[in-house]
Amino acid sequence: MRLSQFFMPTLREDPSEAQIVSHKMMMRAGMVRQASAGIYSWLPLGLRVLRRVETIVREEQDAAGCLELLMPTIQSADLWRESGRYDDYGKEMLRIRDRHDREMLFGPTNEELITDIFRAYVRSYRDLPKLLYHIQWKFRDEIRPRFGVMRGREFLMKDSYSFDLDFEGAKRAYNKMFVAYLRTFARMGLKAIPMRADPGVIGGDMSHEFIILASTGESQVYCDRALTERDVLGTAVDYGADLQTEVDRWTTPYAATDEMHDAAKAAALGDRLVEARGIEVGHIFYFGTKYSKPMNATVAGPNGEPVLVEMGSYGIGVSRLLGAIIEASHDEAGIVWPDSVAPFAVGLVNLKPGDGACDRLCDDVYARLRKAGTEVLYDDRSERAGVKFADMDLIGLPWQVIVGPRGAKGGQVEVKRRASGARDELGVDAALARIAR
RNA sequence: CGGGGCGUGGCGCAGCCUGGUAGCGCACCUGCUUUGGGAGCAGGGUGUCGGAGGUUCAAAUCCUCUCGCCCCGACCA
Repeated sequence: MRLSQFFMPTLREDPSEAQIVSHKMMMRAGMVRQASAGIYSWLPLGLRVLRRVETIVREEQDAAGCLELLMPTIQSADLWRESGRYDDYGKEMLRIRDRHDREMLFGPTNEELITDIFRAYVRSYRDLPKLLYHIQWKFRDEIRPRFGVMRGREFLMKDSYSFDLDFEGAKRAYNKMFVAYLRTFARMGLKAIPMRADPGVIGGDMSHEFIILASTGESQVYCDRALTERDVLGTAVDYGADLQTEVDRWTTPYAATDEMHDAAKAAALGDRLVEARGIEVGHIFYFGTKYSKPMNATVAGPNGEPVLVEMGSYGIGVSRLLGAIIEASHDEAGIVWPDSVAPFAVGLVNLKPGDGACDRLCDDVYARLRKAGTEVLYDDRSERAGVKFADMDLIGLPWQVIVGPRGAKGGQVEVKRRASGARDELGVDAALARIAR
């Protein structure tokens, strides 16, 4: 993509309404534009990252045996009356009336809809277990949205739902999602720590929040240092195997949010205690028959008797993750995208468009990167060098290839790694090899 | 919803207290010069001063109402 053809309205100054670094940088990089409080338009650069994050989430859900479907944003109030949540949910739910004065709502979550789909078709225990998910926009009319996409009213969420015959089955589903979540966040370059969450009325220990550590996080968290030092992606996962040992390995060391904090247990860790700020990016929980019972979602059991299905749900805040990733990965100059979610892998900077040597070298690098399937943003604008450097650092592409008249005469380009700032003068072949590595 | 703050050109802001018909920086357009970290000079365009009423000879400025946005609190992926 040539920057002169792209749409990336960067800002030199921080917009006054943005308070936290991720919000400021997303606005300055031209990723999003606020449409109204807590509601955002996604501009091309932001949408690219959103799609990449979404893709990683999808791939890991698929790998865990979760099946994708897509439910609507607008739901009927009737289903929510069945579960009893229409009245319970309160003002956070955006309620709408259609032209026939039917009561509708913009879904804040989808337990009712998925349970309705399930009960309509699944009749026998032989059809279990089922693990279904979708990635869809949600709306929660937060009293006070803030922090950009971190706490918007409209947000993109991945929500999965498990259906099992009994508690043991539900636990297997829970463990699959637990492990899938570890891998999902690790692939985005994040250290996500599972922490015991308040299980609410259900009780038990099957509710975890996945928290990433970032100095600007919304809540205080505590954990064993060992949890922050683990290599999650080193070994492949067999989702057909029993994952309990792996889950235990993560849930045994101490890790808690403020609400669940046990000062005595934390103190026992000594210098292994990490006290940090955290951002919740995922939440998984088992809730048994909370919805299957009022909505009468049963299957025929082995003896022919109806059995209420055991359910769980598993959420990931997809749009929120963009803010969280930036909070966890930025510097003074701007965003530092992890390779896996970067909007482009490489930024190619032509310091002097119109200069024969610079243009030829850039065209060559651009063509060869594209041929290799590498996504590259080519800054071919007739801007000053400083502007190009500042923009490129701001939007945080992992690699920069800088072509200026100084090196171009000798066929040399400069390769800069955004994360470390390391720069090297290389020939084109060596530069391409460096990036491909 | 309670408490506080702010709405002035695309962005960031001054002007408001003490009414006199709108300004600064950046951005944008034209020309020349510059050209490896947000250039210089010259010229140019840009505003229903959030909206509606009111007071006044005169309102960005004073008064009333209203809408939007931001911050603190309760809520939340």
